[in-house]
Amino acid sequence: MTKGEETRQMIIKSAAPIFNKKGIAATAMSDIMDATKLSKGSLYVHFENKDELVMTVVDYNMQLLGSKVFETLRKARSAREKLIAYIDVLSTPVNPIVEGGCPMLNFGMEADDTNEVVTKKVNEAVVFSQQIISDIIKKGIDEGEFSNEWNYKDFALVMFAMIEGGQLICRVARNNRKMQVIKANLLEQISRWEL
Amino acid sequence: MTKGEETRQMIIKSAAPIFNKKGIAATAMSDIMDATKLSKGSLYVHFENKDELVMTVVDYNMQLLGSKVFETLRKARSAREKLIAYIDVLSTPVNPIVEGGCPMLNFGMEADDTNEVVTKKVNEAVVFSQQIISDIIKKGIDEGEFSNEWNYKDFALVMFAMIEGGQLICRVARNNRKMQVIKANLLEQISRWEL
Amino acid sequence: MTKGEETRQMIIKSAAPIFNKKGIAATAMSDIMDATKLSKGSLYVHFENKDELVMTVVDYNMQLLGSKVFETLRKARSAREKLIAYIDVLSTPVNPIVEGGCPMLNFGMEADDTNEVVTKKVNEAVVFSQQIISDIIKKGIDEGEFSNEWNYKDFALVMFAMIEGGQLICRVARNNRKMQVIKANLLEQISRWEL
Amino acid sequence: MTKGEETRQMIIKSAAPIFNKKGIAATAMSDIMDATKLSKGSLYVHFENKDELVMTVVDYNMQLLGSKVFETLRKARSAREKLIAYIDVLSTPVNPIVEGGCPMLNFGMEADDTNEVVTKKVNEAVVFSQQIISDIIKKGIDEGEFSNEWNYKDFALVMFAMIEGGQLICRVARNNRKMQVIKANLLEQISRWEL
DNA sequence: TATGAATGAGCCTTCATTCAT
DNA sequence: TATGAATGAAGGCTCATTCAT
Repeated sequence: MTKGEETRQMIIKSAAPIFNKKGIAATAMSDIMDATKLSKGSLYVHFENKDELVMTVVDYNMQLLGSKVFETLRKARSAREKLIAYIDVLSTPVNPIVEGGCPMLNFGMEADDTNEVVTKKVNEAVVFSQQIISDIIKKGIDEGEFSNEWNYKDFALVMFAMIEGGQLICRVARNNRKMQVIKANLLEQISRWEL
Repeated sequence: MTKGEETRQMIIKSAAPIFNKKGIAATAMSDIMDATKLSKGSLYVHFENKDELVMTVVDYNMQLLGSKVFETLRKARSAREKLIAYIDVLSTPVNPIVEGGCPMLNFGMEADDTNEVVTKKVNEAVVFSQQIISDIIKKGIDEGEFSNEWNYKDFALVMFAMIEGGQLICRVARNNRKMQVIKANLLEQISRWEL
Repeated sequence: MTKGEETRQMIIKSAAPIFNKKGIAATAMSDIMDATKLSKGSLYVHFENKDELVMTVVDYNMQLLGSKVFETLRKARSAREKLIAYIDVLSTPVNPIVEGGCPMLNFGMEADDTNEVVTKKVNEAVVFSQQIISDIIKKGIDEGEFSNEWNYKDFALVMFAMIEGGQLICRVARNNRKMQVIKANLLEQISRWEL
Repeated sequence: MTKGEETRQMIIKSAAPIFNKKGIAATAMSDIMDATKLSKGSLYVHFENKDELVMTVVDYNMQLLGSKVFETLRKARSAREKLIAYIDVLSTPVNPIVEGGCPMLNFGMEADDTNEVVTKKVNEAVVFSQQIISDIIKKGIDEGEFSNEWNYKDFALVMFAMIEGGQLICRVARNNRKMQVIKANLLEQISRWEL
């Protein structure tokens, strides 16, 4: 990795939580300057403009979330365990695995009326997230852990929606408790299709 | 209503969808000038500063959502019908009843890391929304429509979370279809407690 | 006095210390609104614009100072006593007889490079002040209290200058002590011409 | 000196007479833009805000006065000559050595009721000015030019006050003549202690 | 690659003033 | 006479971006 590429990565890492917390519009390039201790001009060596940095950072935050989720999933054995792991890793919205909270929710809600490119990126991540859940269950069905009558694709959507809704509830409540109710409901639904 | 109060209301009504769509930080007072056809100074006759306008508009948007929901609920008879009406009225995130989409999601996600006052307002609305659902079911139980063994408070939370999560999914997908999957799941859970 | 004239006087009295303390440029019409509890429009019923109010208030402050000085002088008998009374009444710049301090100094220093009309008003007050001192001494000479060889006009100038310089020194020092040194020097000069 | 420091000095030099003439409140950043031919943003590269520029300019003006006085004093030999030089250099208030007139008087009178920091700066300059006079006389006493019975500290205060009062008188009168009366009085007082 | 001075549009807010009621 | 809604210029300041070094 060249020096330039190193700096670029450092900028992305530093900028990611700032954009995820403050939002795109409220984050100024000077915030990134402060965080990176880089000069104004230097930022523009690595990113043509704020928009390019935004796009990169939106991707980065969502990929970071994805990789943290995958990391957790790897430790789980059965499909059921994997589903629980997925829920658990997202069960602390106040202390989220990605600083600032779920980037899909953050960027999606900011961009849906103003920024088509970001909206599309978020949609892809949303679809991908459901795919992950869906894939876990599919494997569970194939391996005889779950009933093959389960409409698992619909459940993946439901599970994703519930978790995201839980993020909103918990983050504005400033505590994680309500996620346990959501978890319980999901577990109950899951167990209904266990063999 | 005095002329001043009339103008103030007009400003709120004009500003509400703008803030709900663009977000607080990205909305400039000049956007409100354009929308109201009022002069810069005139805006400040009715609102001390941007923040006061923001607070008023956040409240307004959430109350607007509430009143639209209540209006719909009034037309439904049984508790089951009311729950369905609640779901239905929120089942078109792309063409939402409140311009710009769910203000709890919009303002909550923008404010949770930066604006304690707005976050508190959103939390109250979130709690209140669940209370509405909860009250409907409670009445249904009391009137023998649902089993009194239903943990309806937890279900209200789950239902609210699922609907909010559905907003994210549909708005970034640019279509309302996935809300039907969510509706189906909710209906299935509801019917399980019907007498 | 008509109701209108009464209001006008009330405005002047309220505005006088504000302009004398904050200065002309730094005082906004809204400061006067607040102080008078009058509406924006009402102020403009009594004064065509800020400038007219300024002119009136500058005059008022200097006349107020003059009348307070005269009031004090009346109580003194001999010319010497009158000179001492004049010094004494101006010997507490930190707790001045006119709220905000000497208006000649305040308005003179603000206006000398920017406002010819105010400058002229101040000059007249400055000349008049020296005339007062001068008149006291003249009467003292005529009545055999002071030597007729005293160049009393020059002394009046010196005495006025010293007192004004003392205002600056004491007001920025936040205490009145240095005025006593000035008083002593003036007394020493005065006594030299006593018969 | 870096380019930035050069620009900063240029701004200070350009801004100094403007603030000294118009006053702090009445001087807009746009006045400084015009004078420096610099853009709005550029001003804020070198000064965090107006206040920082004000503080710097207040200091600059008073130091400029000080250095011009010192320069003059250096040319004088005896203590008497130095005192005369001091008086003379301040004897043309209408054509002052520092553009806009005595900054102690200008900033002191504007700030004494509104700006504690500036007031303190002015007080220090006022005290320092008297110290200069005082030091001159002390040296004159030590070298046998003046009587050691002279209360020279009190005289320094008196002399400073008289000169400052003279500034007011002359500037509003739009001519320097009265300073000669003040000078004569001071000379008379000085000569009384000459050996 | 990195710097930081320079830019000017745009932001929120205040100002003096006008005018219909 | 008194009100307060309305105005738009101007205020201080921040922003994304450019560019010479």
